Amino acid sequence: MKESDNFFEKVYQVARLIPYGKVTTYGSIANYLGAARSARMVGWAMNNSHNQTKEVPAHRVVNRKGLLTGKHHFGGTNLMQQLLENEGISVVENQIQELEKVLWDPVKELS
DNA sequence: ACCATGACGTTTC
DNA sequence: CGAAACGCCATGG
Repeated sequence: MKESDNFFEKVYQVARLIPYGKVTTYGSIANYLGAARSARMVGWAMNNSHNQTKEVPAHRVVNRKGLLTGKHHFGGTNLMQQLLENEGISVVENQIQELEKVLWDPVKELS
């Protein structure tokens, strides 16, 4: 691909760095990458994540509201929710509960 | 080259 | 406090 892949790769890398039972937001990742204005691109990268050879735990990446907006991209089922619940994360109506407790901010944690 | 869409976020009404 | 609009950046048609 291109050098720009570094951006995507960085997103994937951070996503894989998310500890078990923790989640992060697109904005946090984007901010960590210096693309705070490109939170959408982070989600876009996730869309391309399916093209990646490495498995990307995109199910641990949610929007600022903790809403599983991308669950639809996981197969259209509650797979994403199941994965999160499997990690001990409470998910109701595609929305993560106790988000503040399971929120893992790379900039804050890796700063 | 231009318009439309998108796994978001922030600001304004 | 709640909802709506705008802004950002990139990809697709």
